[in-house]
Amino acid sequence: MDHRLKKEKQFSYVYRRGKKNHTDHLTLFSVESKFRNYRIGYAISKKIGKANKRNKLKRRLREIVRKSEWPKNFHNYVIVAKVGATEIEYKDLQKQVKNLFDKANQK
RNA sequence: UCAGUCAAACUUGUGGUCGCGGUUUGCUUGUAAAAGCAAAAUGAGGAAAGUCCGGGCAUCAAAAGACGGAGUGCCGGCUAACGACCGGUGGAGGCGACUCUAAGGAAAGUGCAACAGAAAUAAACCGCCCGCAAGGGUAAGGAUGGAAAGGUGAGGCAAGAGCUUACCGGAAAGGUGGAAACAUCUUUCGUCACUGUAAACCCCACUCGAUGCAAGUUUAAGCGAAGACAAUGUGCUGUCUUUCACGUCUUCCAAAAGCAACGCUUGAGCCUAUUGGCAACAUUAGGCCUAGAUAGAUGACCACAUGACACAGAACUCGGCUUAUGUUUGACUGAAUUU
RNA sequence: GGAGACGUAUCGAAGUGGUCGCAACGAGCUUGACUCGAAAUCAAGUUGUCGGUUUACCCCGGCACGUGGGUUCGAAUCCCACCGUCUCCG
Repeated sequence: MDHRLKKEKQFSYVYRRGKKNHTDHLTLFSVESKFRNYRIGYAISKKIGKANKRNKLKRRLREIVRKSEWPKNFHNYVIVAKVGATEIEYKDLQKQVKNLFDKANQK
C-alpha cells in the first residue's frame, strides 16, 4: 500500500482544506481522505537547507512515521518543515511528530 | 622549534536489528500485461555543486560557399576536443623554496586622452642669448600632468641643443646557438621626430551551423475539417547564394499529459604491469563490470576499532576549470637554538 | 535537469569610461504656507557609514553603484571569478 502523496494538485488541496497544527519546527496539514488509506507528503523548501540536508530531514520524518505506533486515521497529511528543523536531534523530531499527530487525531 | 613553499593520498571499516531503490534467482496469483513474497550480492562525490569552457549523443532531409557574429591570441607539444594540461621563452613579485602572467599588431587606418598646463601629438608662456628697437636664435631651467621630441656626466657655445664625446638605452643589418619563441655577439646609425589606449573600433592568424536528454523515439490510433501561400513557394532558427529535396504553414476537433516504455548506462571506462617520452600523454599485455531513481532510493539504534565530528546528495554522459571543505603524509626553503 | 535576465538613496528608476554620484527624474519622508482641522496643492529640504572638529549643529575628509580581483592616467560603466534575486522550457 502506497502511503505517499505525490501530485501537486493533492498538495494544494490539502493546503487549502486541511487543518493546521504547529510545533517549533514543523507544521502538519490534515484533511479527511475518501479512500480507506492514509497518505503523507513531505514539503521541505529550499529555505531549509541545501539538498543533502533536505534529503536527510525527509528520510528522518519518513522513518519516524514508519516506526510510529500511534493510530493513523484515513486522512491525507502534509508535513511542512520550518527553518531550523535540520539542526535538531532525531529524538526531539520524533516527539514533535507524535505531538502533531496526537493533536490532529483528537479533533 | 617557528615561519613558509610545493606535491600526493584518504573521505570510515567490521558485525547485528528494523526499513528503502533497482538487478538476478526461486515460489505464488493472473488469459495476459503485471503484481506479491523470499533469498543473494549490490546501491552517491572529491567536489556529485557553480554551469564557466570543450567533446560524445540526438533532432533540424543532405551538402558546399560568402558575408555577418562569437571566441582564442609568446613558442612547441599533448588530446576526441578545449580557453584545460605539459615543457620552454620573455616580463613581474619573493632573501629563498617558488609563484603569477588576456604576453600578437599602436611604423595600415579611425576614435578617445576630462581637469591641470603655454603647449597633449602639437610646440614656445615664463625664461636664456643676440639686438637701441623691430626682429631673430634656443629648448638648459620652471610649472602641469599618467604622458611634454632618449637619460646621466664632461666638453662645447652668444645662449643652447646628439652639436661632440663616454656609459646606459634605442633602431637596422649580419653572424652564432636553438625545432621555435628567443638568447647572445659584431658592425653601422646622432635624420636616434612619430606618447598612451586594441579587457576602444580595428588589422593579422587560427577555431566555431543551430538547438540541448524538458534533445528526441515508440506505444499511436485521422488517408478529419477550415483557412493562407503554392514552384516567382517552402526547406538546418543572423543574412544570402548554389547543388539538392519536398508541398509547407496556421487554427479547430478527436486521442494523449505519464501514477507508459525506450533514450539510461560498457565507457575517449577503471585497476595492475610493461615500453617510449623531461613531462602532459601514448603503446602493449592481463584482469574487472562498479547506482540508474522519477515527490526522486542510503535512515534509525547498538557494539568494537582512542573514535567518526568538515564541505556536501547522481538525474544522459565524459575531459577540464572555479568555488566550499576535514584529516594525514612526503619533499624543499628561510630564521633561531643545541650537539 | 537545462537555458536566460537583473542587482545604483527608504522604494521605483536614469546614468554605460572623465571636473568625487551638487547621484538626474518620480514616489516616499520632514518642515513651512494654505485650512477651524485634515486631504489635495504650492515652496524648501532629505543617502548611509567611519574619522576629525564641536556641548550640539555646521563644516572638512575617507569608504561605499551586490562582493572581490584585473585592464586603464582614471571604472557604476570594460574584463574575470564569486554572492543574491527573478523568469522561461516537454
